[in-house]
Amino acid sequence: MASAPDRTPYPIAARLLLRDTLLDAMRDALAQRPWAEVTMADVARAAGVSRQTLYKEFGTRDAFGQAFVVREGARFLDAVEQAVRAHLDDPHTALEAAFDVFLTAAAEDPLVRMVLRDDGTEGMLPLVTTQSQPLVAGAAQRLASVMHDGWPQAALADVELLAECLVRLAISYAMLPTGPANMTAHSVTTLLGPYLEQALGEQR
Amino acid sequence: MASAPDRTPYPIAARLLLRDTLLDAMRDALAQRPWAEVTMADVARAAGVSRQTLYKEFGTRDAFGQAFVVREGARFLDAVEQAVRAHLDDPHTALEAAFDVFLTAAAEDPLVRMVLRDDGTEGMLPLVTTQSQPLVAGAAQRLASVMHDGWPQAALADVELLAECLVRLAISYAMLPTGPANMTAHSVTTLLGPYLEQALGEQR
DNA sequence: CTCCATATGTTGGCGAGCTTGACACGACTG
DNA sequence: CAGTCGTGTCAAGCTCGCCAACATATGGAG
Repeated sequence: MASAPDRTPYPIAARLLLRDTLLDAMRDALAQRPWAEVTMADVARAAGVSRQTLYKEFGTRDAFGQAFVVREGARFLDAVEQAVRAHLDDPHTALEAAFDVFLTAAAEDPLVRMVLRDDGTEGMLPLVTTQSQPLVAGAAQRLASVMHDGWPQAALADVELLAECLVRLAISYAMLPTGPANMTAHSVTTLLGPYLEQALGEQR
Repeated sequence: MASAPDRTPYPIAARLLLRDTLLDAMRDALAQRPWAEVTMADVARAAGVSRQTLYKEFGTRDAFGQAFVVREGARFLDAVEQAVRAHLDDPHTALEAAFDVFLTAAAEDPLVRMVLRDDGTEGMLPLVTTQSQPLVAGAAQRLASVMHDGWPQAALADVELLAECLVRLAISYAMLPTGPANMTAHSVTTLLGPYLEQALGEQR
């Protein structure tokens, strides 16, 4: 025991730091003005790097935006993951709690509210819809990992399908709620619960 | 309001990250073997950096060691600063609490205990004695700042003298205790309290 | 419609910093 | 005494971020 926790090497840490600094700079900027009015030059300057470094790291403005929403989404996934792990003994409740905590958090998040206010001119909407492939894929991947860890008896393919649908539903309901978070969570769980239970029951 | 909290620019953050990574690597290594058996190459490799980068950043092994003890000492100063700020209304108690919290924390710290076990062959002892100029200066500087902030009526020179003596006494008692922490703290406070009170009273 | 301003994306040249490999020096060991 | 190991230094090479400039939309003002 007591072996080194394998410290992250400096070059890797530095790269992550660069990305984080840039993403954080965008986050700060968005607190004051909409997405469309934040230029790449603004972000670079706020992060203390040149515009070209920003382009080299993320390629294009869209890609940068995708990386941004992916990272912001990861914050929600922290809460979701926690909710799932807290109810590993009861999959039905786990699903409902996870969905509820996500919708509640999303409804309160200032960035999410900014997206909802978007009349189409602020340009952030595509990032969570037509351009949201990385966001959906990343979130589904991570959610699938959590469920696969907690319920290893389920087939991976089943879990991945469920995870992706959950993510898509979550985004959809976050953008266009039909009722209070807990009601929506209950409905979705009613809809998908049987599938999950079947997947958990059918030991291969 | 709401203006940016002036995010630390990436180049500066990267430099700090480099130093921290190297210092942390040394800290990890010291958990397994004594100072003298940790080579510069070990540290560089663990940090994911070349040996020359380590030398360029810190110059020499001694300087690296000094930077190391300075940073480790800063952790104690966090606790000390908190103790002082908690008793700004009663300087006497502030001194005693600060000294007590320091000695107690030091007595429990694994790195400090390692220094105390040093029979002279492990090579870490000079860093807190003959080579400790940066440590003493840095700690005294910071402690003086804390006191100057809390008691602005005291002359800066008085505060700086007191801070340096406190630091030197603290190191001395940490290395060679004469009794339990609270007793020592009380004694030192009895000794230096009058000076502090006079400095606080003598409004210029 | 034209002209100007602004932001995105790209390119080439430049400098700083990290790396590799080698070497001199001193200390410790067989 | 030779061999080994760690410190400290150097030169050359390369990566990466920086700067300056440019081409290309897009949008607004006259």
